[in-house]
Amino acid sequence: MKATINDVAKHAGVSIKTVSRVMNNEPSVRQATRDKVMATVAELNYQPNLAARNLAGTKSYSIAYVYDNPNAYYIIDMQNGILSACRQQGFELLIHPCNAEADNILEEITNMVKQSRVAGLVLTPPFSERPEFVKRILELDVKVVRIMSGNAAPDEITPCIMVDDHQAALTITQHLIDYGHKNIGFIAGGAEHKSSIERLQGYKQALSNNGIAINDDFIIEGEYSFESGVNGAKQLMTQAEKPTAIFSCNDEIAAGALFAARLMNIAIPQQLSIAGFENSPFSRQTWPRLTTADQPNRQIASDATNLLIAQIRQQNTKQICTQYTPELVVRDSTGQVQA
Amino acid sequence: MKATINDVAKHAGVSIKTVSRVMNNEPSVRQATRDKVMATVAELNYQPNLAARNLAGTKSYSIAYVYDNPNAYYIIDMQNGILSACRQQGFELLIHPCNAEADNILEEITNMVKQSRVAGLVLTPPFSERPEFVKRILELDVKVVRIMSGNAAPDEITPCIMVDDHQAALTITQHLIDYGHKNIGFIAGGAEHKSSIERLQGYKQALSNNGIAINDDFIIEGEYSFESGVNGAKQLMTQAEKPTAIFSCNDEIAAGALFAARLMNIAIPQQLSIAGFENSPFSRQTWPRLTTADQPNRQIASDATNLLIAQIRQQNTKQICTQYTPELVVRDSTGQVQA
DNA sequence: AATATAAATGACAGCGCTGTCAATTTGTTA
DNA sequence: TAACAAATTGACAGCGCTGTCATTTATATT
Repeated sequence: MKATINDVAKHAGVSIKTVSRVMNNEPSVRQATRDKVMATVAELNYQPNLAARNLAGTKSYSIAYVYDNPNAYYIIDMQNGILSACRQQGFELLIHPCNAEADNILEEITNMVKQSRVAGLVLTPPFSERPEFVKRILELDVKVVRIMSGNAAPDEITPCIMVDDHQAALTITQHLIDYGHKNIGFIAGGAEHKSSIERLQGYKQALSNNGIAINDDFIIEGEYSFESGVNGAKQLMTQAEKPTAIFSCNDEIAAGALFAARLMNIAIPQQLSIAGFENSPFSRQTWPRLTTADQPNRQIASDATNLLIAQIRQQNTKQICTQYTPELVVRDSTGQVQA
Repeated sequence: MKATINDVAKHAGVSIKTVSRVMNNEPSVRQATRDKVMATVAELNYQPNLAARNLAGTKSYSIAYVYDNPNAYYIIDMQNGILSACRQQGFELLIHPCNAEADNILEEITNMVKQSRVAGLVLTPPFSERPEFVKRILELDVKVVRIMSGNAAPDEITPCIMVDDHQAALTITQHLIDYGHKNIGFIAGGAEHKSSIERLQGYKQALSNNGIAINDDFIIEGEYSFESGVNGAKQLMTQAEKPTAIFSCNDEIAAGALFAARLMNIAIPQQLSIAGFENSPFSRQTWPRLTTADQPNRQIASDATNLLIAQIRQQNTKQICTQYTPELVVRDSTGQVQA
């Protein structure tokens, strides 16, 4: 019923091996032969059996997406981006959610890699930001691509997609400053996340660019969660000196800050401006709609995947490092400071 | 480096085939032998090679999750539920997002099934609600489990997990009625979704149970989106006769309704009660927090997957049909009707 | 035209496992 | 205890493909 390589070989009048060569884009096949085989492949609607490929070959045609992240929108975007690249390239995707804090996490991933024979891994934070961990993974003889926060290649270990959170945060903060804000609060996403650290740096940079002193009371240690936004905003707005704007480290925190503002009867943006980061779908659905920075996750993910697959195919030996800078999206949660 | 079945066989002093038997839980292996093999398996940290299994056996150890749904929370919950069952049972999961409206969708899925040799499919709406489509899929000799809306086995084609949207909607509506509401609006999720139809039925049933006449002006044809909630609520609240409560077909619509209420300066729940459906994470993050119905998607998904795998293993021939009824979660967006 | 060289193709083993069927061991009964 | 059935185990082929290496064919060189 389902055509095998054998069927194709017979129909085309060539050996199995030649069909294999054509299917793998190997050189040393005459164009005429290649065409003949391709025609037969099309005619029989032949598709190579992945299991057999994986078993027989030293190469593998599957990659895995390893993540530990509770953000559904982020995951879905990443996943879709990875998947679209995989489909284009004839790769299979395994998804592997796991707990980054588990102490046998390396072993777990090792087992997964060995059992599934994946050729590569797409790593997002926090995994991508642990060089030692990544090095251990590389010992397993899998390729890795990392998506992480920063504005320069962190090392030469793997290709990376860098997200310039620093620059984007600077832009958001500048936007607030341009609206006349000087007392700007910051609710962080947790020191274990490089993105949060980078965003904080960008925030500080913007202040200092404009000659505004950094007030430590305005910087709240939080985490990437709604609750953290609620608590952070409460804390900021019950201090003696209150900010007139809050830069939340992501949209979820911003949504929490919005919630807290409602609770405290603070009008947004009249009495307080709030900005988020990520441009997740619900940033358009809060009241008021959130000013934020758009992070093109889907694009980043498919880019990363293409980089990974190129590496697997050994089409390039260099460790490429691409950069994305999230762009400011101004909506209704930020406004001119009131006199 | 990575242990194979051969290594285990040698270490344990049995044949490869016996190890295979143990790994597959086949009968006709003496307990002593089984223990010995299991011990060796543990010692060598042996894990069967999926590719080899898939290639050699007639059985397959992978299933696919086929979906077309823009709701990130839903997808993630489903995916996690499916994945946890897969891990427990040693199955591999392929995810296959696709466009249900594409006219070659059957062909697309056929190719995926053939190429990946999946043994089963987890189908959610809209796929699960197309009997003819499902029948065609079954011809491919894959097992299928369906998750769908309803309160009775729709047919005997496949095992199903039914979600009793009718009952849950009735409960929500009753909750509104108990708060004294008689003029209750309904924003539907689209006639192409069985869940929306069922929820509408439940809403009507509740009204009729309480002797309240059904007012067609209160029933808005919408779709499962935020915008639809915004528009639906606007329409309802600009009519001559306005409802005092709105039952939105899902949380996203409810969030839209909330947004519209803000726009129109309508106080929630004092002037208008709004209820959602799904209990998605953001229903806890709106202002006010949404009253909704909790749909245990993760649980439903792992249940469904277990049913599918049992079917694949032919442990049962009967077409089991399980039922879930989402439970009312009362939060702050609904309240006593004001005089 | 004969030879050397490179390009193209094919034969064959084997990846790690399962299915089939035959061989062996164990338990049961007269 | 012999004879037989049932339970247990193993030998072997082969799933569909790729890697290796040998063979054939085309091209260049003298």
